[in-house]
Amino acid sequence: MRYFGMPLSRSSIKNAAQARAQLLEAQDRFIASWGRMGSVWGISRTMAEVHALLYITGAPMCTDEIMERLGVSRGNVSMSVRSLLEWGVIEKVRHPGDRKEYFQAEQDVWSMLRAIARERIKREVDPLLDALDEIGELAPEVEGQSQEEIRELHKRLDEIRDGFGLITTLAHKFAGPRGAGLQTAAKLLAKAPVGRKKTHASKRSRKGGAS
Amino acid sequence: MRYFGMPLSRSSIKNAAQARAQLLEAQDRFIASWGRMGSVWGISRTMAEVHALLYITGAPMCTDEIMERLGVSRGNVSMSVRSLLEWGVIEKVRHPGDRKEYFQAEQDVWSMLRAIARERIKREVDPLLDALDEIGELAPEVEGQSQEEIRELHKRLDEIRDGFGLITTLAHKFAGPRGAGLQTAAKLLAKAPVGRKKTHASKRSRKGGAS
DNA sequence: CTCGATTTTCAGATTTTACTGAAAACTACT
DNA sequence: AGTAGTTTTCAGTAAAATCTGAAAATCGAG
Repeated sequence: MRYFGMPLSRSSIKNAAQARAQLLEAQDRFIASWGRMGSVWGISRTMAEVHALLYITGAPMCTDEIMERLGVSRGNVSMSVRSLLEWGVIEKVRHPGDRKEYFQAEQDVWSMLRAIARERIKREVDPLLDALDEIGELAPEVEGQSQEEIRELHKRLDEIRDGFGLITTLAHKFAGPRGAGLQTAAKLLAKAPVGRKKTHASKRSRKGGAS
Repeated sequence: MRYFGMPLSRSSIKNAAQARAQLLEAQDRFIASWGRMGSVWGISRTMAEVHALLYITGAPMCTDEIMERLGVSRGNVSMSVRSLLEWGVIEKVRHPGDRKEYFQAEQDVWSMLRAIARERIKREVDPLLDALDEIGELAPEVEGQSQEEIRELHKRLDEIRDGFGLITTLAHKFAGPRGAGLQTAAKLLAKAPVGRKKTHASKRSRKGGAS
């Protein structure tokens, strides 16, 4: 992904070519940002970029279009697309009379966020809880014997398990099929705002006309 | 970290040495699991392992003890410890009459989870929101002109921002200084359980006697 | 079934990230 | 100021993750 760095003056009369360039640059930047997030989350940059591209354009795209736009290899696109399908954040669409497969991103942000949350819990939390159960059995507490250290170990393991267990329960409510309800609950809970340092929460004020 | 793989029969009479070996193995396994999580989160395995070691033992430890137990270099421990201090999940403790620095993990799981959440939002969400604001300005919507694609772009950017904005607000309530209150709210919300496939939620039933 | 178009796979190359170890910096004490 | 114990830094190295490209597999139409 390369940028078109020409200085597009904000105040000049806007012609179609300029608007197009601006659109592409904005898309590229979104793709780059989402890709960077991907690395922070432990998924590959390309996978996140492919998703970003499909989301931000909204269009179904085939492998070659994706390769071209992101400048990555066919194999890389193939693997990224497969993972995204597993995450459930994109889907295949077929054009009749065309053998190519096209891919389109889930367009509803809340469905998308739920899918991401679901997958991250599966990767980040569930394995830990499984491990905690096993570990507890490695050093059994034996009645009568006062093994202070082993009692401490179990206490700590239990506390961690309780913490993540609660998080998982909440997240499943959010991410499960009935998760849409949580969106509402979340909005209610969010009543009294807390706010980030650099007041972003609502810098743009809905003029885009989102649903 | 190496494992002591001797087959410690569950049913045999337990002597002190065996109990010790079991304790160490259980600790090592916890350290390994937490370390693996660390990679999934995009922090270094060693950093997570150091934290796991300090948490699971509960003891203040100095650089040399950590190096020895985890089998990593001095420099690595130094850097990991610094990051953990920045995250706010461990603290320095000094023993009078001893020039070494000792480190001890935050022992309250909820404080720890809040610190982790705070740091992850800072790394994962805030930069994205910053970027979204900038990107919107790259391709301004101009009154009158019907630039359908640019309107679409803004709509999608706004939807993402709203989604993450809400998540951030909720998370700040959870992770902020007043976050302890959320623990209670969370428990309430969690009333009707959802449950994971392999029923872990409460396999061990509080006999460890957590606070 | 055959053929050309398309997708998948994976060994090896590349890039990114993490780690080591020793030198430099720091610190508390004399 | 001198010194010994301790921590930090960072250039170089090692390990891990990611990506490429071409061969193999798959697919759909005829």
